Amino acid sequence: MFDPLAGDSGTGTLTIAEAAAATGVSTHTLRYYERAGLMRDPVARATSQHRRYSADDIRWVTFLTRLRTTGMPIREMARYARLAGAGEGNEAERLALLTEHRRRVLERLDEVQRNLAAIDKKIAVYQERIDR
Amino acid sequence: MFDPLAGDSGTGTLTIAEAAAATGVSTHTLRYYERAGLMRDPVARATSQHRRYSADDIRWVTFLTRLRTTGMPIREMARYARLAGAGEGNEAERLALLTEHRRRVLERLDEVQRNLAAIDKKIAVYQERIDR
DNA sequence: CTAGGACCTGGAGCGCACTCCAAGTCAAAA
DNA sequence: TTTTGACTTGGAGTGCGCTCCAGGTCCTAG
Repeated sequence: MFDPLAGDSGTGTLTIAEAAAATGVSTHTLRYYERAGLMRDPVARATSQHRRYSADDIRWVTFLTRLRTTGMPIREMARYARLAGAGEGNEAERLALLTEHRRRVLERLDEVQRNLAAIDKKIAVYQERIDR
Repeated sequence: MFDPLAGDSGTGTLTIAEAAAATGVSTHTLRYYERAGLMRDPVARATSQHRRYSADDIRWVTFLTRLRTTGMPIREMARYARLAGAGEGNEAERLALLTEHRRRVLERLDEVQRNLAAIDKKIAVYQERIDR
């Protein structure tokens, strides 16, 4: 049976399946992200060697998904994770990374919007052709 | 040497290299798109068997790039190309395809914008932490 | 006549981000 | 004690969209 506290001794952590449910990424992907160096530090383990995700881990993964959804490559996320995992002192570098990402996202958004506008025109043409 | 009219007899068509320059996609990709069934009809050939792109082909490829840039998968572009290549009578279906694409693009734009807003907050936090 | 360069083809290779597999471990229920 | 099922691992496989390769043809310039 499913036991949310299995091996957890009531410390409020989540199993990988629960973390997957909480973040919306698959368990496969959670392991993949860890292997790819996206977790700052390796996820904690129960005595059974099973992963135990803290609330902080969940928040981190959630932020990772925001970076992914906006198109940041895994390599760059790994770089950001390395910086974040190194502790204080590199905030400027982290800021630069995020700011540059933001710039690219806005650029891309603009490109998509411009292309969508052209598609909209085509749609209007079909619409009119059909209405007649 | 480069000769824009090579084998062209002045019919105003473009070689694959020129078509690539005109549309911004590589010659590799132009051939790939044709193989993938994205060209409605096979591109015309000179007697040398070299491709000759018409102004209409160029416009079509340009539109294809708009679909691609906005995230339409090649499979769906192929479906659209099949409809467009079949001549008149399926305008409603083409319209539905484009309209559905448009809906998904807007959905995706919204998702990206929401996630970018969350990243912006993080940027603001770093900005403030550094300003102090 | 030869060399160069743009083009042709089928098919292989690549980078990315997962996604899955096989064989094994572990804890708890039956 | 056996079974169940969630988990573990390293590594293989997948789908996508190109991108490139090898070997060949054709046309033009020298």
